[in-house]
Amino acid sequence: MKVSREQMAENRRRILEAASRLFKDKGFEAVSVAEIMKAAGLTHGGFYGHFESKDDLVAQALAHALAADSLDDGGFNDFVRSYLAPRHRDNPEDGCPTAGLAAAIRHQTPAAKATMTEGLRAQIAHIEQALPALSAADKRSAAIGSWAAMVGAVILARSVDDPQLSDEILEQTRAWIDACVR
Amino acid sequence: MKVSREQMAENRRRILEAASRLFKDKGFEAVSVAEIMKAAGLTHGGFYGHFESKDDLVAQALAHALAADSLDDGGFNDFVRSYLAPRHRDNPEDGCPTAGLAAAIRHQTPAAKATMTEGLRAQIAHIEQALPALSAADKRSAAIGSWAAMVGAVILARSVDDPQLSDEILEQTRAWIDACVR
DNA sequence: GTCTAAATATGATAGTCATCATCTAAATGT
DNA sequence: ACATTTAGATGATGACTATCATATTTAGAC
Repeated sequence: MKVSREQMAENRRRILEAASRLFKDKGFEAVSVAEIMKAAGLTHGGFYGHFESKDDLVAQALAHALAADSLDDGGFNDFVRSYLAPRHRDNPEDGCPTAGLAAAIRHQTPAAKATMTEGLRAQIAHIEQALPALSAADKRSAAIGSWAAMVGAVILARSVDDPQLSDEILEQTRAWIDACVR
Repeated sequence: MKVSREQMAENRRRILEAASRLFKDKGFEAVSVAEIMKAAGLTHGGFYGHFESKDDLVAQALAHALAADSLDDGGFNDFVRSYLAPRHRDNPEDGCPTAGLAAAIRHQTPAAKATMTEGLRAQIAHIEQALPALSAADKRSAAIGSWAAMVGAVILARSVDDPQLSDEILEQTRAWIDACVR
């Protein structure tokens, strides 16, 4: 059945939102088009009215997720604290798309890689700004280094079986960043 | 056709080796059993004589890769330098299995997660030992924090389109670790 | 109010893949 | 030498999935 213009736009938004969450949770390959459409409250056939292909959706969902991911408010320290928190580790579907998807980007289309590149550039610039006063060169290095550590720590914490070790990875990475950024 | 005991053991080793390399390069899901067997110089049917299932192979190939991954020799600084090098970024198939596979472990069986957990534990302990003299608490934090940063940096560098940004991620992370570990 | 185009639903199609059943031939023990 | 065992090859099978073709319904234009 046909649907109003706004309804269609809303449906498209729901598809992107559902796709973002499912991709972050289960990975690009493990989620089927039908599953995404069902999560968006639609059937699989309508999908190709909104997107050219699953690869097209992957790129757009990634852009959607990166755009929505403004984890700011509060200073750098609060950001690090909430990023390296068990709550973030345990809920990839509403967590940082970089932590959830960066490693999978390598196997995606050029469009998706380009999207990730811009998202990463923006994130680094943003951290640079939030950083306590340092020389410009040190700021850049601290922004990139601490972002790599945060992303790496969440990925490692999520890959581990033992909750104690997982917690320790988050804690010690926070301590290490705290010690280094000053 | 039947094959000598040693030939069979050799074949098994080849399967594990081929699987490790292919998994690191293309991810667990993107590699088929048939592709692995072909890379090992065999046909797909014999696979189930060696392994119970693809999931079983995943766990054993991961263990194989983590065991083979003794990136030492030289001190901590040399290790960081070669880990955060373009050569490592550009050759995942003979690179660190943690950088290549950690993010995908989350979607694997409990056996694979347990293997990863032990591998990570060993790697952290190893870095702790290689680290310049510090207080015990600082050593633990530096080992975990710098390992998270190294793994995160390689993952990010690999997810990015722009070679200049990719190089910078490696470089600046190295600079940041250098500055922090002392 | 009617008509038409468009948005979604329903129902193929074709390809891929893990796994299994069966066959073949060579290795090992006697 | 022969019988037995078994590693590996060959060739299904069944499940899943992206994508497409067609049908249905209704929003929006006139």
